[in-house]
Amino acid sequence: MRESEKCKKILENKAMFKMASPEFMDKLAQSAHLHNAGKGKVLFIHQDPADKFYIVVSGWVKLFRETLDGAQAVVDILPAGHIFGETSIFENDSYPYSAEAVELSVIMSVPLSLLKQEIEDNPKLALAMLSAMARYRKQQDREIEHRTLQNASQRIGCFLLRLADQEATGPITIHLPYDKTLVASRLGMQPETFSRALGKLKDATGIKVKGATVELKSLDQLIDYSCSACSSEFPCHDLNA
Amino acid sequence: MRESEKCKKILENKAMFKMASPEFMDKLAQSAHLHNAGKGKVLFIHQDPADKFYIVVSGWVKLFRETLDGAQAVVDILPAGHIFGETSIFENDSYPYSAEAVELSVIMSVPLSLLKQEIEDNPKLALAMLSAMARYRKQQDREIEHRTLQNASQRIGCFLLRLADQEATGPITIHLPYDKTLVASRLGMQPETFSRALGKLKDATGIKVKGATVELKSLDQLIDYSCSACSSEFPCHDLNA
DNA sequence: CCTGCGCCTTGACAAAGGTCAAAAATAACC
DNA sequence: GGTTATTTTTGACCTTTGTCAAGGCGCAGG
Repeated sequence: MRESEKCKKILENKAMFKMASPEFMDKLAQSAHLHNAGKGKVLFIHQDPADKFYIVVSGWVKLFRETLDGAQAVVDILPAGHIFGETSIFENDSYPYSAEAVELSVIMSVPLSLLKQEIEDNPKLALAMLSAMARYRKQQDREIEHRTLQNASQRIGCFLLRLADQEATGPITIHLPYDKTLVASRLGMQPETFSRALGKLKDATGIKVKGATVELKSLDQLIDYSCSACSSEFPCHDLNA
Repeated sequence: MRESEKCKKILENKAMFKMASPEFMDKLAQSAHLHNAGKGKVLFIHQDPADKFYIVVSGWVKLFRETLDGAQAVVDILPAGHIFGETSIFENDSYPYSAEAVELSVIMSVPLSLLKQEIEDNPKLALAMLSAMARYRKQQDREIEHRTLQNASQRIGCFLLRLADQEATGPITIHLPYDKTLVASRLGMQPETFSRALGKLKDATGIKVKGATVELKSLDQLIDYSCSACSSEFPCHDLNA
């Protein structure tokens, strides 16, 4: 059972499952599956009945919602290690967003029923989930704040800061993790706006942009520019859900 | 002990505490206090150390954050019955936003330590809180979506719909629950934009606005106009946290 | 009944971001 | 290495929202 071995390792790495019993972890791993998802592969659709939750093993997954006339709002874009779809438990077992791989990815699926059961039986797990949910909520609050108080260039600066090693003091090189178009949608703006706003950011802060690579002399350049329009002071320690 | 009696009644009405033990509820009620808060009274400030959580008994409370240069983002505006500040438990015991009464209000304060303890001891309570948190999260997700996909007029229409009795079929009268300026900030726009957008909404849907009163022939007028730019179909059952 | 103070609305203008179309730059593929 | 896609950037223009300043409206207090 090569697959369940792999799954087990990944599952055990999740902070949320640190408090879970070994028996439960075995059960999870045994009913878990790995899937290859090509670019654009839709994993589930908003309001579909939910019976599985997922973990990004490698690649990137976009969470989004769509209106009838095709407009799309990106909820989040998740890197490896992130879990999604698990909150369906509290949403009448239906997914609160759609999910799609944005590049070739490996995705793990796990039956929701197991999680649902264990949350009720194991208070430790419920607490872990509660704390994960609180962290997520905080992020969402910040997102709303950013969209009301920061302009496009500042949002990009903030995004870059969160990609960087926040402890670093000297020069830094940042690589955009995915397409600029996708970064734009993640930040709630059009690709054209992103391109222009990045140009403005370059002029204002002196950062260097070449393709997907961004170089800065020091974090301060960006901090001054972006964090002035944010209610939290700089080291934003809460990027990982 | 008139005060603790009152507090007890209010606390027992909260869905979150339905599963709590009578002993716990007694303890809560006994250390709870009622406060009169005049208009503009600040209850706590973002990132202050948190040792109490609150419930709105009457009136309205604004949750918000502020940047150094004074710009303000309204997180939410809570009516009677709503709880706030309770998530500080998961935020290093510091408040994730500031809170202020927007009109003469009665506020109940309860020590966070009691809640914190009980959540760890009583799995039922943890689950209840988890489900409250999930509901809130869903609301925030929708908020982000609305801000990206809906224009000012549509957001106002949506706001009105959520104030209305969603089951009603005939003509409806809606009263704005607080100042238009405040509604504007709640919806993330300037008062001037609100005023103009409401005018446009009036022209587009045929609703009648007189002061804080809005009359419509039927909900459909607004549904067609606002919900087309939203990913969830109409009856939005999730307004109450 | 008049006055003053909030709240709300309007007008004129500026700024930010969206849209459409086309060119330029990259990357991917024979 | 040349060619085709795809992604990104630009330009021109439009729409939406923000900003600043001035009125208007309504209500509480004299």
